[in-house]
Amino acid sequence: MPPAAVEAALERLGRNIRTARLRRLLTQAQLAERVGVSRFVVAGVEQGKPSTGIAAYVGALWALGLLEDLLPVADPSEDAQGMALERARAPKRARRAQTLDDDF
Amino acid sequence: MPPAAVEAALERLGRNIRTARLRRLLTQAQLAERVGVSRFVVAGVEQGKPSTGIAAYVGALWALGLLEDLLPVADPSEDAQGMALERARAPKRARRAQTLDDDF
DNA sequence: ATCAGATGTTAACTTCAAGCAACATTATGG
DNA sequence: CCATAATGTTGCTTGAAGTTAACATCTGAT
Repeated sequence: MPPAAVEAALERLGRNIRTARLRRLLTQAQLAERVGVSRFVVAGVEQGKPSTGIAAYVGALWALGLLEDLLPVADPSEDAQGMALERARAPKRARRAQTLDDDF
Repeated sequence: MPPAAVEAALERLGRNIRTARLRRLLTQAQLAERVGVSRFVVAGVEQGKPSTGIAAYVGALWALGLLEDLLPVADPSEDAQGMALERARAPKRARRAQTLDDDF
């Protein structure tokens, strides 16, 4: 079940953006103008609509002065799980040994 | 210039996701299957394509076990700038006093 | 209570992203 | 070095997102 957790995360993000907008005393239309989209897109963002382009979300964060919050997301230097696997190898293309079986 | 900083943030996010995928020894196609999209969408995510739906990005984070990185983004309790403005008021709809002038 | 403004809703139209397929390119492993 | 798998690229088709406009609803200031 992928979409459940993803949906929840998106709804949370949308609520957070809405809270930040209201604190800054901006209307959806005003925020939309700064982002360069229609007010309906901003409404979608605040509802956590999954199909809305990420540029609308990140644009909203930018317009609210919250863009730096995005920097730590999937940051390689913070990815403990990934660093552990890193020890094995760090290829530019994913590939695993294919023939692990012995001779016939 | 809104899109410059936004573009840069998206490219960075895409690179981070790619790094996390390679560390986990997954191909774009494998990650795409977990997310439920085609491999082209994953490629777009790793390039930071702005028009790609946010569900693809968040889905990728989810499939990589990095969804929790999204929780602090625009978190109201971390929004110092917003908390400062909060002191004024916290309405459910944005609106400012319109007639601030005195009598005629 | 009243009125103005913000937000939600719907519908029609346009535009572009996603899916798919075939091929080119690059890189990893043997 | 060679073969194979992964990734990049292109063109086409289709479905959905975004825009716009008009209207409904709700909120909050006066």
